Amino acid sequence: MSVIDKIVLNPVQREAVLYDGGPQLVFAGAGTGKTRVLTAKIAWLIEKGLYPAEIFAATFTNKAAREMRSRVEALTNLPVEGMWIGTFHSMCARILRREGTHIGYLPSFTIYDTDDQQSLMKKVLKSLQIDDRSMPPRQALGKISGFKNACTPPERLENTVRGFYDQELVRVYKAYQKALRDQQAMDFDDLLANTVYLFEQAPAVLERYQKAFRHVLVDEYQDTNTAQFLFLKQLSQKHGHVFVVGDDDQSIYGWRGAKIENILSFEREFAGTRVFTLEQNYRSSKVILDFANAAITENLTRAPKKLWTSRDTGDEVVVNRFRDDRQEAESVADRIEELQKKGVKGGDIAILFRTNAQSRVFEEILRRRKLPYVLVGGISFYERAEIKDCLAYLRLLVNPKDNVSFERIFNLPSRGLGEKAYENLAELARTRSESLLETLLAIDPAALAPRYQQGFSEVHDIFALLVDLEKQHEPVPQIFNEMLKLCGYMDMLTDEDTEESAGRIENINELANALTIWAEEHPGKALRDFLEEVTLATDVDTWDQKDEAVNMMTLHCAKGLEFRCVFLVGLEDGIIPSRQNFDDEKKIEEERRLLYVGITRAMQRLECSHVDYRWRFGDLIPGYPSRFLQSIPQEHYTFRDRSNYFGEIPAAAGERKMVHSERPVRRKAPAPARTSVYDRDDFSQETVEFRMGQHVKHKIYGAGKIVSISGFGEDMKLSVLFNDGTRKKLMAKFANFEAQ
DNA sequence: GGCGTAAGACTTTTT
DNA sequence: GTCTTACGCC
Repeated sequence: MSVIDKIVLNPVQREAVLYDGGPQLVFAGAGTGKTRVLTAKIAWLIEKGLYPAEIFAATFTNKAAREMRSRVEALTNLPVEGMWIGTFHSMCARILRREGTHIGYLPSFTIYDTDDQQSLMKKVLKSLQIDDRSMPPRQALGKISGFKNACTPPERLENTVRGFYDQELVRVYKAYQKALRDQQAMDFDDLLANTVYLFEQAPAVLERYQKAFRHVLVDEYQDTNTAQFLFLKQLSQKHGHVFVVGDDDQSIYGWRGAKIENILSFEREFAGTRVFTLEQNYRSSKVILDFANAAITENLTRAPKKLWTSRDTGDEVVVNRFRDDRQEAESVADRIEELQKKGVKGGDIAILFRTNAQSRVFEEILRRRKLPYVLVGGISFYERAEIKDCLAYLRLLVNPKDNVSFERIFNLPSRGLGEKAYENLAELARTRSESLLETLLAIDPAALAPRYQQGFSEVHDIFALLVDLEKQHEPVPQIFNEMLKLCGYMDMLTDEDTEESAGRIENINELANALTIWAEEHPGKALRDFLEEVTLATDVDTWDQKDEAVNMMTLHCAKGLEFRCVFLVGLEDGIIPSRQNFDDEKKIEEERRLLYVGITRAMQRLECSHVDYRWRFGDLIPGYPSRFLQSIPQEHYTFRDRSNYFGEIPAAAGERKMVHSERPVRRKAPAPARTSVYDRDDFSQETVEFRMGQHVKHKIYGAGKIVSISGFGEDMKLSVLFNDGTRKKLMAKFANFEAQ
């Protein structure tokens, strides 16, 4: 039985899978079975005799890659480990580890995340004696990222750029790239750009990969940048077997260099392209689809198309108006409870918002109502300071040239070394043209100033020992445990003896576990691979999807996902579209697509909301409905004014129909809907339940009150303001408050 | 050099 | 409201 018979495909999908005449562009609107087509295509190619290793397929998340790999395996009944499927970033990293020597990189290079980039940029600016205020590191990095995404090296800018600031910027760009090279590090953008440069500079290498990958496939093509486009051109220019799937209406990463033009001009760039358009939507109810179509038609830059469905009309789309974001969250929680009574699982529900900051209120309220949730994205486990510290030790072991990691940990735990000590070592390193760690491992300690010798010799001994263990091919988890023991990081935390440090110890133990499990699951892989996996993981990759837990994430994060019930919250002007994009029609269009992405995540039920007032930086800021909502004809949804849901409000804001065209009445900030809800559940010792403002008594710090709560369940953290004025962050599970 | 407090920035989205 | 940085004191 052919794979084509094992998977249900409509005529257009089937045609797209079976076509093999050259470049293919599949316009796949939201929910039109894009993943299905891509999977079937790959399985079909393999069935026709292609080796899995001859396939290069780029997906948007590693999770999607894993799922697709196993589906292809199930369809073909063949092992497909050899297939190259993953994110552009991870596959480029793989190529660069193998071939980087052609452009001056060792296979052990380190990948810098945003944090590391920032540290390095600060150093670079300092060395060029450029004031942070005249060129903020973040800004410089943003512009440089733009250059890299377009594959424009600093050398090409040098003679064209005019004006003092831009010339300085090019100088910074050049120095930053040199610094990266010197310490054998690449940032995220380098992974893409350097692969393109590598292929340009080493045609023989390119040719090998052109021959190796006989078919190149790309998912979410609308979100590729120029570097990715050039890379594709390079790989496919010999055989022209390029298959891309995407939806221009879902292009939402323009701000990080993605070019919607890539998909709109694909036909022009790849001669002989055949275009397929998938318009039948299998995901959403008719009502939701009509609402989505109405939202997106306002955009001018788009390929003409209209999604349709043969599904039922479905439940009405609701747009709620609430008084403030607290009430919005309370009401969403009410609705979730109702839905769950009707048998909807938490995992089928998603709360989607534009900015990460909006998650706070929802977290607080869901937690208090004991509604389990998972927050996708935000600060991930691997971005926590204690985890990054531990990883810095490991990274140094893999790449001793990594000065950014060295600087992070050379005095952590404290060894009496500071800026002066750093300068002392750095000076020696400069004269030797080596990195800090290399220098430290090579020199006679007597070469250092006497007062730093003790501290540095500790660092020296730690790494000398660890390097030894590595040479003896000690298993990675053992090396990690040895490192923990040697460097004294754990002792430092144990000595601190606060609930916060207990939490950190917990996290580090968790890291040790993760490393052990990883080592078991990936025999033969090196520490370097673990570190890479960890830095290149997307937010969705670390998503711990649960049956009962309500999902919360940003609209960007939700791309490619679907949920039975979706709550689209905070639909106010200034939030979506973001105030910062008001001035640019192209950016406004991208914001509209972002809303479109949100709407089209919903299968059965969609509830939107906007609020009159929103807490921001501790102030209550007025807001009014998003211009996008106002442009959607009212026949597509039911409007409910719930802004008087709690307590008394001015009569002026009562029953009104055409509320979308009005701004909220300016009035004194209403008291947040606290009292009625907060008094609902009592603190009891058995359930260990906490609430904001609750008075507690700690055995060491004495009496105080809870001023903020974050995390959930095991991870719950409490910020407590004690009566002596000190504020402490405590892990809820360790807090052990005394009975009042 | 380390620690504590105070002022300031910050929130658009992420590999 | 939270996090980072700067500065002053020990």
